[in-house]
Amino acid sequence: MSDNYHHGNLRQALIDAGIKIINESGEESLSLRKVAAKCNVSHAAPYAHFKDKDELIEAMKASVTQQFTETLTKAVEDAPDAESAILEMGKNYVLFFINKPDYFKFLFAGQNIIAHISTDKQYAEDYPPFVLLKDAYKKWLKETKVKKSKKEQERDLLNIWATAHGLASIACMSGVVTTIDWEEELSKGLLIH
Amino acid sequence: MSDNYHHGNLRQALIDAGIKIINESGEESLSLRKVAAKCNVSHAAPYAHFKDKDELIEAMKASVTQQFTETLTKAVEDAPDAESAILEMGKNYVLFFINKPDYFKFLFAGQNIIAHISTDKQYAEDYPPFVLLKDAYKKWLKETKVKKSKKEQERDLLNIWATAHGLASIACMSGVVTTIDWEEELSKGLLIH
DNA sequence: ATGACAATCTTGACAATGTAAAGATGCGTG
DNA sequence: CACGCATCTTTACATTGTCAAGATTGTCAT
Repeated sequence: MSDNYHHGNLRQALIDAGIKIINESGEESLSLRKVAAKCNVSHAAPYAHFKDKDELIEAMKASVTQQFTETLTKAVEDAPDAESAILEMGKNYVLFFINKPDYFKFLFAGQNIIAHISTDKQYAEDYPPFVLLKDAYKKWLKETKVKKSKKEQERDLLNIWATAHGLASIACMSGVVTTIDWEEELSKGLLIH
Repeated sequence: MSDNYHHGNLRQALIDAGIKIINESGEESLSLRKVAAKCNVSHAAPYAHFKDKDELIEAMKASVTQQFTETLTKAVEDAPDAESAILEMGKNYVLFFINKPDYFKFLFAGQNIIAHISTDKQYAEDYPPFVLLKDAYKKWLKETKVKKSKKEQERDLLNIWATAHGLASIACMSGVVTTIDWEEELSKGLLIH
């Protein structure tokens, strides 16, 4: 780890610095040169680790998504049954982004929701947060012994996802309705009907 | 309308050119200089009409939002009763953006949902599409003679909005689930329960 | 140990872009 | 008709993404 050359782990340092910049001043003020400067490295140094700016951004998104997924995973693990697991997921889904609105904008604004996770897949099936939801939903079906057609199941899943995602979107992107009782809202919106 | 000076209506021409660029190659390739070039005007000419790039973008958003609002308005007018008005609004909400995904990204990505409509208000109350929904919902309450508390009403409204907006978001931003039966999906998701 | 090699980082350059300043142009108004 | 104002051009500059060439350093075969 000499002072200049061979920074140690510049790649991760760049990712962290980039995320920090976004949380401080938003994505619009994210520049490769600033990120490099924040790591005390020349403006072209990032090109040893990322093909271009977009590739750094993808890496940053992957990092944030991982934090997000961990939050949801913990929420599911702490739930006593499948129904409350779904509710807790929804609550944490919304709250995660309400606490860090810049993360929502960063992840879901202007880019493909799941492109940064699996660029070759056309379906959300593998998007980790959705996988969590699917599993909890399947468990719910078993626990409640409710019978649903495949189509109904897909609709339920999409509706739950859309409700949580839509609430997060409205809250994070508009500054609107921050005073609402999210817990009640969610428990109502996420109900499987 | 001499060949150079005094274009005629450069302001509107810039807005239209900007929207065209976005639909052709996405917002990331929108530059003031390209917009100016598309209007056969020097690169600094826009500064006679817009303070900066953001102000042009705001004007473009206002223009797109107006188209959007007109679509929803027409959908409401064509509906026989309040319940179908709400369903049709939802359907048109989603379809409008599915037909022009770049519009969704443009309007709702990275920026405040309603900032470009009313920058001084903190609530969505005046956002035209939401006003349409509120009116239809009030009418629905009357028609069905259903009694709901103020809080329940707010929840219903937000849930309907979130469902439509969330579906549009998921569809436009992810390329996911384009094959689903939106009509069924919506009529289920928008049901007031 | 030593020299080659690859990975990493620096320096220097360039084009695209947003923006500011100063000047040119032409329309309407007194 | 002269003047002023809105509109547009020209010129200039800082920021940014990117590339190419070169410097530095750890690693590894010999």
